[in-house]
Amino acid sequence: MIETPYTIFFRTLGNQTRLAIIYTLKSGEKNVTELTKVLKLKQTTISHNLRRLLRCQFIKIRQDGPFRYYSLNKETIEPILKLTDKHVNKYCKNLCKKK
Amino acid sequence: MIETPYTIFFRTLGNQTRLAIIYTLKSGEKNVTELTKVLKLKQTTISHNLRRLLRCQFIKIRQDGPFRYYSLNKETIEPILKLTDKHVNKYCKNLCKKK
DNA sequence: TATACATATTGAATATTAATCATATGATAG
DNA sequence: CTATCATATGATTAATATTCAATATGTATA
Repeated sequence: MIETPYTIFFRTLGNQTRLAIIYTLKSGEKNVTELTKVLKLKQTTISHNLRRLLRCQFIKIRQDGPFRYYSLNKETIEPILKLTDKHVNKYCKNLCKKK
Repeated sequence: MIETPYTIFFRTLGNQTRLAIIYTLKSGEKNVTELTKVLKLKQTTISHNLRRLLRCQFIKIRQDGPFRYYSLNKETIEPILKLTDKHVNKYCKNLCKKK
């Protein structure tokens, strides 16, 4: 299958773990351990998914001693989530019932 | 893995065939046969992907005799592609080199 | 109603993705 | 410099998605 920056962009957002990370970072930067606690997921899972978010630069990283604080690059994420919200509420309410 | 309207939304856009369909429909409605000719893909592939786009209501359908004309629901698609374009051009130029 | 054409659906093979385990690297305190 | 905590990486396995071939359905027309 063909990968382009566009498919990578959307596939990165098409995962519940990564969306959960994004929503968690909305309230401010968090390090990996904090994210694992909030989201109750394995450290390796968090790290793998952070890497994918970083790859698209949806998030930024700041090192502080042994900790790595991740934060949102809100520039794109905020408007795109707003648009998505609007669309989902208008058109995709019943989407999870597979038909 | 967990599916939500949001992950379905983004995963639907994270596929080159569906993005190609979307770009093709930008210039106006097309039926299935026309799409297969423009995109040089099998009819079944086109139909499968149209169904997924329809499920999220990214596209609309109009029947005309034996033909089914598909067209874009531009309301969400246009601004989201604009945002994505901007982000990709700014941040994701070198994205396809896996690192 | 029989035939042709347009499109959809089903099922199977293959490719892709996600989560996890095991392990490696990196930073700091002692 | 070594022990410890924080995080990253690589490999494997399980779940999902994609494509295609085969087939079904739907529409129109002779």
